[in-house]
Amino acid sequence: MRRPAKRVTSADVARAAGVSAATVSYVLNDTPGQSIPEETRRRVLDAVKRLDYRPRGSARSLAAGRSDVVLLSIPHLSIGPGINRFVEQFATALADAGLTLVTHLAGAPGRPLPDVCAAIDASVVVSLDPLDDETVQALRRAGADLVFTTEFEAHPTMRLMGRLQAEHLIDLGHRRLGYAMPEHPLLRKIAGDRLAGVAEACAHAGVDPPTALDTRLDGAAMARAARRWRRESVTAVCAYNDEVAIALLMGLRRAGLTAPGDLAVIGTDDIPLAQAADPPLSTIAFDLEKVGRSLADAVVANLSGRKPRLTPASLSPHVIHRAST
Amino acid sequence: MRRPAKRVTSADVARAAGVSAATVSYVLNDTPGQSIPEETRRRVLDAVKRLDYRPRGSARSLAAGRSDVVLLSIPHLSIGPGINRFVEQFATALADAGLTLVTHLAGAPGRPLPDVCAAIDASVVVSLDPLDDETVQALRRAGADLVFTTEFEAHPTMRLMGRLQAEHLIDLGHRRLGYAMPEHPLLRKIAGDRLAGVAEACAHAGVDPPTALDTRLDGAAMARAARRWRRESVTAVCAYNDEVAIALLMGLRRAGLTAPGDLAVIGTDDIPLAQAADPPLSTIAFDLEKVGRSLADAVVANLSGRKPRLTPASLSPHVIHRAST
DNA sequence: ATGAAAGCGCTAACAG
DNA sequence: CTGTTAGCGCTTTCAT
Repeated sequence: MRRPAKRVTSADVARAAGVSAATVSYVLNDTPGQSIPEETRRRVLDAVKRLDYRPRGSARSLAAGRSDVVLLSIPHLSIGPGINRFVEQFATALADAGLTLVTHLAGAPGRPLPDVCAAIDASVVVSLDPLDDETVQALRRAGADLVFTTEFEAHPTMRLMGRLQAEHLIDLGHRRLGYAMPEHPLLRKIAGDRLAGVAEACAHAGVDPPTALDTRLDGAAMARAARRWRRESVTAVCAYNDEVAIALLMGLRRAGLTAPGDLAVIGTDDIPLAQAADPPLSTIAFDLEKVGRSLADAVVANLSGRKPRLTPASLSPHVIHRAST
Repeated sequence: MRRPAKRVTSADVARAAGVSAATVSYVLNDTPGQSIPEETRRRVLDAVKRLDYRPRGSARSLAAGRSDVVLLSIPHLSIGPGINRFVEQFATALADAGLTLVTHLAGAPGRPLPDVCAAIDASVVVSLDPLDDETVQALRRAGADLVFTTEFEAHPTMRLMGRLQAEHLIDLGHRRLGYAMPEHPLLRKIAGDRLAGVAEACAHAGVDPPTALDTRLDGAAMARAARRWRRESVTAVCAYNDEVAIALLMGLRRAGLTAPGDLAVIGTDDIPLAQAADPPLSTIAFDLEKVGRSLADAVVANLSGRKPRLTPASLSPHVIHRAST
């Protein structure tokens, strides 16, 4: 499995193509202001293919002073399983612009983000986690010349999600809402923002403020919570996410209640099980793929000096109405 | 957000500490065979901290001929949500050995693995996806001097998981088993391996071969499947994973049946919802954290020339018995 | 249109 | 013990 291995270098390609290393570089980078005759270009590209040559990123960025590597930092507790679809689109769109994406799982006691950034010499860092100013500075010193902190977990979008949940329920005629808070401490902050959105919507519609209850992913506990809501005349609850919502659906069943008759339920994320749930779960979803693409656009635009355009609106969460409400 | 930024270099540190760049390198790398007086070391380390200096990975690996970057390739359709726990442990254990982990989502139409490897100049590549020989060669040429392909999706472990599911059910007295195949084409191969394991266990126990049915994540479809199994006297079914299992649980309910009385169900992965399910779902789980650590050990051992030890056994899936069986 | 040459920031002999 | 000196593989003026 181990071996020294002598990697192919640009000099090898140059030799094979009968040109200089400089020319190889020109061809491979489409260096502006260099006119390469078709014939030469072909010879070089040929040698590249034949030798399966790949420029070493380290040498490249050392010489050029910038790399084409983008580092994405994802929070440990990710934004549902849809994150994959997001990353996929993001990576693809970046690749189209000649950029390479790698990912780092934040929060772990592993290596701090700036260290990783320096280690791989990323020139762009995108964080789905909020980054404090100090970290951003450290990232700059570490060599990042572009740092993006997305609004994923920021108040406006989170509040909007809560608002959408509540508005959907209120539109359906509910006048007393519950909110199912997640048990995990790291989720509480986000949950708080979403709950605030729910409260906003309630206030705006002139209905009672929501009754928030802490919930565990546990059938018995959920059954208890359900009864408690019923006791307080709550007729519909916004769950932190689809997991919580499905657990609640199961808790309802165990308590001998049904959705949406006894208690309507709405989640967020649109996980695969949401459709399989009984009744199928209403939920709030992002078009994660679109988000991935527009984020990539923003990165590329910024890199090429053009103005970026990444408004929270481009996250555009939307309601998916299914039988659970 | 943008800026040229003048990064701190080792020369800056040398100047600030009143030593040469070489000495800085010696101190930072604990270069064997170099004895640095405590006083000098302190001055250097001091300057490093003061300037928040981080060696550029590109320069480092260019000069040293090897980087401390490990690239992990994860399949698009990941091994359940537990993957995060795995990555976390893996990253942490690697960090303890001075290695930096970054992740790549395979399968996307983004950039091929070898390109990514070359771009970040990784010296170790670990793939949770099976890698064909050609790719492994390409990775070597791309600069990886260590390539690991784990057994995660390989036959032995997958078969073992199926066998464990079946044995658990058979131990419980079931004599006719069903298998719930996932609908996603990319999952069929893995599912096939697991089903083979189920069949093995059945043969070994002298009971009828399992009745496999294709299933969609959809309540109505699951209800139909449940009835079909019942018709064929199946009393227990092994589900491809917990998602499928939970959907089946819901389908059962919709068909007016109960688990485990009418049909026992067992999944795999132990996702959070497994405990919240009603009844709580029996399942097969890995100790993903242990896997992460032992994989890191194997990488480090191999890198330092010692023999690696990563047997399929170190994946050790085990049964979690809950009320659904 | 192409090549020669000078580094990019760092490590690794080799001197001293 | 520490500094000097070569490069690592590539890009990028600057000549030609």
